[in-house]
Amino acid sequence: MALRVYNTFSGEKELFIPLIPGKAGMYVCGVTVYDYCHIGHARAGVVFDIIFRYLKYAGYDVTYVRNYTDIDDKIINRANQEGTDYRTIADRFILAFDEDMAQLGLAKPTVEPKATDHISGIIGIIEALIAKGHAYVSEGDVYYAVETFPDYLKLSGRNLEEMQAGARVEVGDKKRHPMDFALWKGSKPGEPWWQSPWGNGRPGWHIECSAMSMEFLGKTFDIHGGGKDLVFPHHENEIAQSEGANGCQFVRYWLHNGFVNINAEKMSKSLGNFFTIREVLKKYDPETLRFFILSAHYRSPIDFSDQNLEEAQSGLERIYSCLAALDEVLDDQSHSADVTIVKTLSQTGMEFQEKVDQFLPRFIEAMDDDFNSAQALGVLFETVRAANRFLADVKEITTLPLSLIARARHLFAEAGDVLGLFATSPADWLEKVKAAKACLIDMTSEEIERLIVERAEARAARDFKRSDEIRDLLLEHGIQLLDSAHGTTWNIK
RNA sequence: GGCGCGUUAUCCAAGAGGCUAGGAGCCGGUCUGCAAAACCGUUAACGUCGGUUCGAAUCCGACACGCGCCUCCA
Repeated sequence: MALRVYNTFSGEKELFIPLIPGKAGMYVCGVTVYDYCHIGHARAGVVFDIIFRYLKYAGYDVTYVRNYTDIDDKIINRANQEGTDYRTIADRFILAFDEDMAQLGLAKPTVEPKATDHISGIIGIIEALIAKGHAYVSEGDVYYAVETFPDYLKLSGRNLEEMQAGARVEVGDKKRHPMDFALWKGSKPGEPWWQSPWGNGRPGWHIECSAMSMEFLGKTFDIHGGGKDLVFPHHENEIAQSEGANGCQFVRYWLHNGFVNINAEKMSKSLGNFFTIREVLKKYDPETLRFFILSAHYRSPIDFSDQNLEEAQSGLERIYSCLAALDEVLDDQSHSADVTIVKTLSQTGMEFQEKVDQFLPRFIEAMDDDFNSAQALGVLFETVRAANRFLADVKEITTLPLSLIARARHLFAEAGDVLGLFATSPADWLEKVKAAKACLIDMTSEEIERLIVERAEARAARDFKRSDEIRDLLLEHGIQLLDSAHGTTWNIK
């Protein structure tokens, strides 16, 4: 078992070797809490959630830090708009973020620090940077002098001259170099402020991550994650700050997730083409959204659309239906007294056994390869098919190799733990999805049941014209009848 | 303009020199009064042009198209 991760810094997959054997430190940039989260945030959350879960599964003692940026221009702006203070806004959206992430089934990080709780750490780093000549004070602000850090832009592979040629950077009077960025901003009237050696003010955006990661993970740690759009400037600036202040390597592995697109275009606030997590969860089950995110590799872009979400839902239902069938068998057998020990397996049984035997090695191989969840899901689906085939084949026989079925069921649960799936019982989940769809129809279940009885009577009397009329009528209302040997049930189409 | 990424069948999506990915769909079958649902089976692909190689979706080069970052962004 050898985990390989794609490191943005090298542009290659590298063997993951933690700083301290058996431990892993991971810092992921959280959100600026000034609005509800959109599904881009959901993706970043889910991606690093499964990375966190898989590292734990692989046996590492993981410290996972994900911050809240709770002081920022955008928070202040919103507070001004609403005529309230920044804290009210920040706290409101921290709560909303927590609710959304809980809905999506994210495991809680080890620590979730807030920038405003780490002002003294921030000031400490800025002081160190000034002492080492990497930063300078200018009219109450403090700036990082990028020219003093030769490795600047080493993560994104750019150079300063080209960046300036872009000509979209304005030269501020206060800055010595146009690319210099603020570590500390002197407060304007009416803005929140903290005391500092340079006067009252607040931290710049990038410095908080340097301070909080050092506080909880040390000067050098294993994994730093975030969205692709954070590579420059945010992560580049973090490197300059942390390595400038500490004089040692900051991060060993840089991991960046791809975007969520709408019609092949990046979804973003500035483009206005975004969906909030809340909106999407009104329509789709949270696990469907998670499954959709896991169906592509975390570095690739994914296109958010109704069709893609519906496909994800179909796929997830397929797995859940199989799990429900397995549960049913296990349940029945545990109540029956005379379970025969089965020594030989049929052809389909042997194929199923093979899939079960291969399950974990193949699942681990996929996840070891830079957390390839899409490939891992393929392993699940192949096992589902083998299981379905086996169950269909063996239905008439009174004896089942119970241990094989139990093992398969356990493996799905184990993989589900890593992927954050299948936490609810299959029967409950399928029922929940059905109930959610039930809101979309305009008939009561009493009416439906009455029609089903009428149809059954018509069928018994071989009045198929009438029975088909009823079936078509229900279908017009989006209700699909499911006939089986045990009678008729219904579904929302 | 600079830097980077991508292009796989009808759609979504893994793979990265020879080994069935997978899902949704289509089609066929089982079931059914007929259907539906479910399950089973099946189908098809590697942007274009060159090169390397016994062998290329996979490596190299050029081109085309799409996208991202370079400004707050997950």
